[in-house]
Amino acid sequence: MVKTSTLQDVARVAKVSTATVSRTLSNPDVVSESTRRRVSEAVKVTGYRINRAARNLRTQRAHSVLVLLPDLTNPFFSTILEGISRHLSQQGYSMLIASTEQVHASGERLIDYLDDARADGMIVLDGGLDPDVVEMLENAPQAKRILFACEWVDGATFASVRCQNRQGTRAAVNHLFDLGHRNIAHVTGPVGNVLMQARKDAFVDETKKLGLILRPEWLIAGDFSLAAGCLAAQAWIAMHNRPTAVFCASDQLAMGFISELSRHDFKVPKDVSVMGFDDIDLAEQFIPPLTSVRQDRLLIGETAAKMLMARVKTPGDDQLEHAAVIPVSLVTRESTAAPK
Amino acid sequence: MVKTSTLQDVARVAKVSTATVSRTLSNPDVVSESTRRRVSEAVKVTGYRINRAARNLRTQRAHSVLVLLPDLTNPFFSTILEGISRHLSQQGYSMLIASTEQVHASGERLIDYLDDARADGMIVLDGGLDPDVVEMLENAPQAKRILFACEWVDGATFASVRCQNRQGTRAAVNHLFDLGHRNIAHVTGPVGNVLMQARKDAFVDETKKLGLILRPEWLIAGDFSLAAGCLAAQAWIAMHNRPTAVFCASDQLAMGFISELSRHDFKVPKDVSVMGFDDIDLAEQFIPPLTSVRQDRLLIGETAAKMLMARVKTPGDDQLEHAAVIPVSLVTRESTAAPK
DNA sequence: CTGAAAGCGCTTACAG
DNA sequence: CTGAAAGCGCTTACAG
Repeated sequence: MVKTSTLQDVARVAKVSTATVSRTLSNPDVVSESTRRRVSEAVKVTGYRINRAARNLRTQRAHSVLVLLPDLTNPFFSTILEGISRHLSQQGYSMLIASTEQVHASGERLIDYLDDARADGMIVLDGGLDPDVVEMLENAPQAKRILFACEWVDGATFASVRCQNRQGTRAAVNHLFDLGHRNIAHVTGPVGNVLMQARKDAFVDETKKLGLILRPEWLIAGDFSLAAGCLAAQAWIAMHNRPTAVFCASDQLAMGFISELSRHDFKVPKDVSVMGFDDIDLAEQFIPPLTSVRQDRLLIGETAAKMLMARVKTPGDDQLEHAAVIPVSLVTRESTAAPK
Repeated sequence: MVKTSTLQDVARVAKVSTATVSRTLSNPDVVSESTRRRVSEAVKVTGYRINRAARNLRTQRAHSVLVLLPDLTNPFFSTILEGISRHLSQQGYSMLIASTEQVHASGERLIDYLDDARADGMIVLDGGLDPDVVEMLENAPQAKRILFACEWVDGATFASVRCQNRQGTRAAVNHLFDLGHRNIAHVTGPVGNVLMQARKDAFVDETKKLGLILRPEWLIAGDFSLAAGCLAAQAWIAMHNRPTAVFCASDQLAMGFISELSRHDFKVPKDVSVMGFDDIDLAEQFIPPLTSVRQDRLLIGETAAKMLMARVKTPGDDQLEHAAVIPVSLVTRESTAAPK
């Protein structure tokens, strides 16, 4: 171990008590001008760095937040992390990362992070948590310091940040309708996923509202992956009455769909209009550039961090924001056009 | 704050000293069978969770590692993080994430993480650190607990995990050569990047060794992005003597290159063979599926974590592994073929 | 405005 | 095998 200087050392050099040094550092206004000068000089001389473990123990705060992802390898989350991290680091908090699977594999319980002073709060990006785990979290005394972002758990009472899934879907359907499409299919997300359900429900509602026919086979079950998009494309190809437009529940789905079509010599948007949801970075570069529903992932992350910090810092129950909704916007590119 | 039980509570219930409880938990073999039983019973009754802040302060260990990324939004890193996280969580360590830019923006110095007991070690995935920062890190007493992965800093003495950039490049050039290509271009990474330099040098060497002509304009300056790939494609299109094959320093470059070509009605591999480096997830799904040099990012991450943990845990200088090299492999897909 | 003192919850020589 | 005691490095009422 490397020997670093402590508050004691600073106090000795500045010829004041450790209490005064501590105050000078955390609340400079409360000490005299001359003390402030001597202490900051002593800090410089000694190269003092606060020992966070000691401060954490004393203040009963971890000064860090756990972000729980379903899957570290999914690039969808990286920008959200950036947003979270930005706000946290600005507040002097650190960001701990773990994946649901790994926590499970390690034999730990999720609540342990909060129980054992590793984290003050938790941002969960995984709506597919085990019901037992959800129940444990809800009943834990720290439940207020748990926040869901993007996804959520139906029926649970956690604070959350969500995107306008319904509005985004409505905008998508209307975009296709306005282009002249009357036969529109939907490739859904994974079974049981809350986003999948929200988007699917909104899709069904909106097509009905527009008076469109919706054949059962036009609701193509998928998940959010490229591979599922490929399978959906095969289903589309096999149809007798092919819809002229397909709204996919994610950009990855849409990309897989288009890729598979192009392997079979169908052209997008000439033969069929295809659009996605998310507006991931690649959407703009894709061939053709993908029409999509943009989610501001940076804002999602920042909002989540902000809401959680408010909860971590307020001891009482005050009037905390409980649910934030992040607006989405339609981004029109070249993968959608009027039907021929 | 939520009241949780402490070692004291357990000791009281089990009717032993806190020392004995602590021993039972950390080193069960050293206590008697009956003590073990009573303590674990008491732990269950009280719902005891260790307080990590207290343990960290006492043991002078943070039990966490900082991973520094150049950019949180780059999906290239996510699988590496997964590898790191796997090993760390298995060792009971947490993973802290920060980006170079954010650390800088927050006014903190990188070394602070090690100095202030937030992290025991550091895995740096950014070879482009400011020279001043590098110097500070090198001269810090904790320099042994800093490890570079993927990228590195030329001339610096940090431990590192690197991929076979030269061998991968050689395999790429020889793959194209074996297909019959004699005019091969290279789209490079960003100026000043160590990976760019390693791959470019190896490319120049290998084409020379094979007796190929390498015109200056066939070394196309890029960075690792899609956008740079598009620009490189425009450069290729504008050439009088177009090379029949292009080796790109990253998959993103290759994808941008191919995308731009297809906007101008060139076909890959019919008109030109194109390959990348990295074998990111999308490479397989791309159209056409991309020939690439595969880096095992999970292994990179796991190896980095393993090496760093060895350094964190050994007090002495022992014979620590100082440089690990991760093998790469050529993955042949449909974006490369014999020239027509 | 400042200091003496207690204490956050652990671990670990030391003694028995 | 077990316990009493010290101490990791801070912060914060309390008293002056």
